[in-house]
Amino acid sequence: MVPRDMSERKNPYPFDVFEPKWQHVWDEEKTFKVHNPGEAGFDAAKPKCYILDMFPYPSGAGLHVGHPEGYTATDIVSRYKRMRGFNVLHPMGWDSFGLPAEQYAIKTGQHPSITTYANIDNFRRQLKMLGFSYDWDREIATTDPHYVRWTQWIFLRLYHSYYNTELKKARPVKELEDKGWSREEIDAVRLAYVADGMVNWSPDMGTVLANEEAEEWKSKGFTVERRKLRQWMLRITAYAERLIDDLDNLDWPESIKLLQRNWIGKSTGAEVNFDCNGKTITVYTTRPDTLFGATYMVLSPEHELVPQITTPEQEQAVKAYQAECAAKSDLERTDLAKEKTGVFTGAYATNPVNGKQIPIWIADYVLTGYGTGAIMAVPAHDSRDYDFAVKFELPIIQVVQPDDPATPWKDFCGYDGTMVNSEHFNGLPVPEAKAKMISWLEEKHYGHGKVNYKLRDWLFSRQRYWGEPFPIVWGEDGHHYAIPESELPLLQPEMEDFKPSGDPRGPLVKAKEWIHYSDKATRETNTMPQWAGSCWYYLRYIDPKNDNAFVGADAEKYWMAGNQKPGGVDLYVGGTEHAVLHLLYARFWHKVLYDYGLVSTPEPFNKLVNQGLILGEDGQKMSKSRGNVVNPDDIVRDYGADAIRLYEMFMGPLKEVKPWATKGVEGISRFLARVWRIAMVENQEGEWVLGGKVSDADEKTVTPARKELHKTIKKVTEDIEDMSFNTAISKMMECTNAMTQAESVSVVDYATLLQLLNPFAPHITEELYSILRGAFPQLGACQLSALPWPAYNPEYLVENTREIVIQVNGKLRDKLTVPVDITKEDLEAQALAAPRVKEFTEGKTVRKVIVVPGRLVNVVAN
RNA sequence: GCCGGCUUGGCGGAAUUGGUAGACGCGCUCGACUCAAAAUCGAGUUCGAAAGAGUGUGGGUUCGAGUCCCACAGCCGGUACCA
Repeated sequence: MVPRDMSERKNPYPFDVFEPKWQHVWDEEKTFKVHNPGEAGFDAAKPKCYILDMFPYPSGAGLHVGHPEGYTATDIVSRYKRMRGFNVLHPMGWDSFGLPAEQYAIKTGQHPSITTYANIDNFRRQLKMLGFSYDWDREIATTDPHYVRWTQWIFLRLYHSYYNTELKKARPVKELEDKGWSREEIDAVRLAYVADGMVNWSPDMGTVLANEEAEEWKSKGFTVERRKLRQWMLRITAYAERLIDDLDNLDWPESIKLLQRNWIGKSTGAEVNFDCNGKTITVYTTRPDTLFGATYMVLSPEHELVPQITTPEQEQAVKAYQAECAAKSDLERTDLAKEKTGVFTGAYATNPVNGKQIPIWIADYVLTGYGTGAIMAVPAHDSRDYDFAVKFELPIIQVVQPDDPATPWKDFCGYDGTMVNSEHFNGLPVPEAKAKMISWLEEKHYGHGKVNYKLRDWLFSRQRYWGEPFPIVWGEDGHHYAIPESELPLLQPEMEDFKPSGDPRGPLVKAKEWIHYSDKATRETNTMPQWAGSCWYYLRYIDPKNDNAFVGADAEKYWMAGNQKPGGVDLYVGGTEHAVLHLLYARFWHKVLYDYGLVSTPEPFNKLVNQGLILGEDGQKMSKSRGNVVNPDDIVRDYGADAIRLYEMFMGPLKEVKPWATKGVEGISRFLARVWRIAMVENQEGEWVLGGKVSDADEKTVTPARKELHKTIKKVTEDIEDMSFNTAISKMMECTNAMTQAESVSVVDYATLLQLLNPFAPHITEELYSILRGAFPQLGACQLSALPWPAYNPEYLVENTREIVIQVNGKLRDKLTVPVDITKEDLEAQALAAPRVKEFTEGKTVRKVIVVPGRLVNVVAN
């Protein structure tokens, strides 16, 4: 047994007794249950507020202290909003598909669902131990067959859809069938489609990996290789424009919006056709204005025209270079990014603007997958082309003169410049030249304006057991077919051996019976990535038990659309690690559903807040290997749930990265004990009983403590709205100190403080309030959580006098206490008469006096 | 390299958005209570003996700058030849 170092210490207040007690009450009474429109108990008069946490992956390690950070923040806002008269939807669930459970199953032979559900039980216990006000009746797990059914249903919706570029929305492929499109033509435009592509394949794990996963597993010693495999893709690129444009209206951190914009990577430019012995080579450029500076052309080594244009003399060199590139992985390519390589093809292309012949090279700095896989090189005004040109001694022609004379033209890539050496474009500013060149190209049919995105389609299949199987079968004709909705959910077969099959079709190929769909069709053996479940879970919370739809229309309209402007989830809190992928994928799925009118808002999450990482006590990232991981179970055992909640909110601003300090939890625990002891005293037997300090006398006098209380109501209200929880707590500390110092405290005032503190520390405040209710019948019969949020009385905030700062030449020299309604003239006169002011203006001339009413007087003298 | 963020006492962090820098908490010091300790309560705590200095560094705007502008440095995160 690990010795408890706190075992000798008596708890400063009996949290170990009343925290479980109140958690039990909330559970039994379903205190935080919220109803949908149409259900008994639904109050249509109240506005809605949907407050969402990023649901956790229930790992075997249990909660870490990062979870309660975001979860406490949303819990405070949820409890506050309920008191302000909102119907609050505040749910929790589990992102329960995932690799660790599968890896464990491979090792032990135990079905992954066993560990998954055991882990969920542990997570649920821990979250309940922290007193979060979730509506547990809405709990969901992405691994639940009822949930899997609808994940697959949405997938089929994607499968049956194409993107109509005129309407700019998803439409059923049925429309195309009706127009007589062929099977192949339709398959080529589906939002969910099959393609052969280069993917990261790990033979050790027997699965493909996303690019961002590949590096991580490689560093853990797994082998990852590039392999051309048939994979399911989702056509997220069709939505690139909408995904970028709709960011504008979202109440998200600008930094996250920027991250998404960069990820989608929109660029505007032109496609330009170059002639090469009658063959047309199309390049993409963002700088058509620099066409006169194009001195050579580069194709990617994999470009389809390379074999056709290469001259016999260069054939050997070109083939050798292509082989060299094919052997390189993506990682190796980027590692060697600094040093440019390439080979001349022997061919020349004609520059359409001036008819000049320019050499065509191949080089791996031109990527196959972006633009047209071919570029015109303008070494004077592109650093990559510049490096290449220098290395291979290709000509460099200036076509832009920087506006700033101090900037050299060589390698100048900016837009602040004027065209030179460009015939009739000379003298034009760059942006104008760019526009003019595009019109010229279009007029002469040499090219056209073009927008490109970095975003690639989403590799959606995995070769795993513990994921949603695709609801797809393959026919004898080699085509894929959707299974009927009535066959959903399609669950994984029962298997005993979860080991990778070594077959790139994944472990499910081993389930022979399951694969056999009919005599004419076999099942798809791939499964969906973990992202699938998290793409729409916020919609399922709205109507978690609906068997007829993934979400009921009325409930969806109420909780998502509501009465606010852009609509969607009102507050979504989680870590930055999901800034791009999860938040982009979920937005994409949501937009597809929106196109069909299945959801009523174009965006899922109206307001997003990222909580900052909590570092270990040593200021390093928490990790098992560093031994600096803090376990919430230990903190709750030693200090209680209210203390850890309050501490995590007091550490600093929610959004900042901040280090853990257990000493700080002690400080918070002392604060809560002081709140406790305002009302409670220990009797001879060592039991806590109500003391005499809190009384029902004196409801009217303006005492310092009462003044402080009303300032605190104002501050805490504003700070919760701002999510500035740390300053709200420090204000409540000041108020508590004022009450501690007071001779006696009115029970109404004390109860008001408890109410302000209730969203932060719900257990101790409910406990104290229930004890007070026993002695003061005027407090009524309900829990604090059922009371309306208190309002401050402005009369208590009015001050008669005010301290004014007196400065001489901007330096603090004196302070005056004056009536608040003093005139400017009087204040100035008093300031000038102040002895300290006289001392510092002695022998000087007063040049100017600045009077800021209610704040300061600055005397300027020299 | 490019893009973003951060930098305030011994420590975590406040600062009405251009107006008393250091709220609140931790830590530390002293005192009360105690045989003693813990707990609790009270006082003090930016540096400096003082004049004075002081919000990463250097400049600027202003009566007045942690806050606005310019340049630079350090740390953290994202991204990686996207033409």
